[in-house]
Amino acid sequence: MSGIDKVERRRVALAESALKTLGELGYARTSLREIANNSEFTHGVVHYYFRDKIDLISYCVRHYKTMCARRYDEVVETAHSAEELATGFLAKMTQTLVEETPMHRLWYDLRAQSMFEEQLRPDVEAIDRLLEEMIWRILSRYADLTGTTPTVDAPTAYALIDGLFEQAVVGYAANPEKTPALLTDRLLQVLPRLVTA
Amino acid sequence: MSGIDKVERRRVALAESALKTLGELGYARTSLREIANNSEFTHGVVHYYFRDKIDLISYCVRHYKTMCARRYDEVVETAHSAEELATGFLAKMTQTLVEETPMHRLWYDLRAQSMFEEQLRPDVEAIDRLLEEMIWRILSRYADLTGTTPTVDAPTAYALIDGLFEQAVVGYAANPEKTPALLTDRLLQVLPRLVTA
DNA sequence: GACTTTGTTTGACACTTGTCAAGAAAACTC
DNA sequence: GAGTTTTCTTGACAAGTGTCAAACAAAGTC
Repeated sequence: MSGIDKVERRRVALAESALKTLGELGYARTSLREIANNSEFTHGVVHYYFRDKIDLISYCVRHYKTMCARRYDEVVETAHSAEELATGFLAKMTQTLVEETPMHRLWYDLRAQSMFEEQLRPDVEAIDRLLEEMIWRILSRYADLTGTTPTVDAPTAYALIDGLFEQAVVGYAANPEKTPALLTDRLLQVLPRLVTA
Repeated sequence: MSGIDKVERRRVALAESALKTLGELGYARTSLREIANNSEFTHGVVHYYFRDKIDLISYCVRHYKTMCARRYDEVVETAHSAEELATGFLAKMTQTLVEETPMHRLWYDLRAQSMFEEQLRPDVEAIDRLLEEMIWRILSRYADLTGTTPTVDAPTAYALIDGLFEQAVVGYAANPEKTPALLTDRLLQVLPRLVTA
């Protein structure tokens, strides 16, 4: 294994450990020492592999994006009817809401932070673009399968779906049992309005 | 002026000063000393009027809500046609986006923080409810004026509109010139879909 | 096996944070 | 105007922060 690859592996390990802590505590309350404590490394190692805190967080965000924006690809590719696509999409979405809550919390936290911390903006923008494309792939396919066309453009579709999902992520903290069903219900109200009747 | 009123006045003054700083720096980077420095008071006074940091922030959030959830009431009440309501609503919305950007940034920041800080949740929930009702008043009136009925329920309508607005607030940091027009355009795409044709 | 490079630990630094308490100043009461 | 209460200032505290550098260990090289 090459030296540069080993370095990259360490970075990934550190980033994943950091993401776990960040997802738990949020950006504001997470310190480098806390990240190191919740990992198998010492706080010095963190600084050895990352220039400073922002460098680490920014790397984490970039790493995170590789895990999330392709979540629905299989559903999109295998669905043979609009019905199948819709139920598959809804199932995957409520599943990730429940199983990866900390990651989603962190995402919305970091996106908010990017409004104040300029250095985070490029990474956040890149992920937002990926997510927008992801939503657009789903909606286009949905339109194809129903023989319709979308009634909103990609950024609009993303903002709408994302609004519903963020509402669910925030609501999940207070009401874990009811929230997934509510999200499903609301998406079902909205999906048909996003394509021509 | 009664003693309790004078105390309340001080609290409001402190809260407003704190809100200014919070809107500028965001929750994570705002300290009590920074708040005091950007005000006419010393950091001791802050602690005299508020038990601790959370108490202050929570008071700020509660104070903030009184300023924002009634923003569109006049438009709703004076509009005599759907056209008038829509343009009035869009105008007010882009106006507050531009003129009160820091406040909106802060709101989305604090809502994200509430996912990690339990003490913020009740206040955030209360504001979310107010905003939902605000959106619902607009949509109901819009339906009335067009002789239609809403096709989505209140929480859904709020999540959708809020998704678009948050997108605009985040985007405004990177692209202040284009964003208001984009928001208007997207809302115009969406509004007709929220009522029966 | 000596030497160099790479990786890791540890402890320190300068600084900021929230919190609090002691006392000064101001306002109020009689 | 003395005495009391309220309000504010100041300075301190302990704890935590990001950052860094010097000592140490491991791995790799010749």
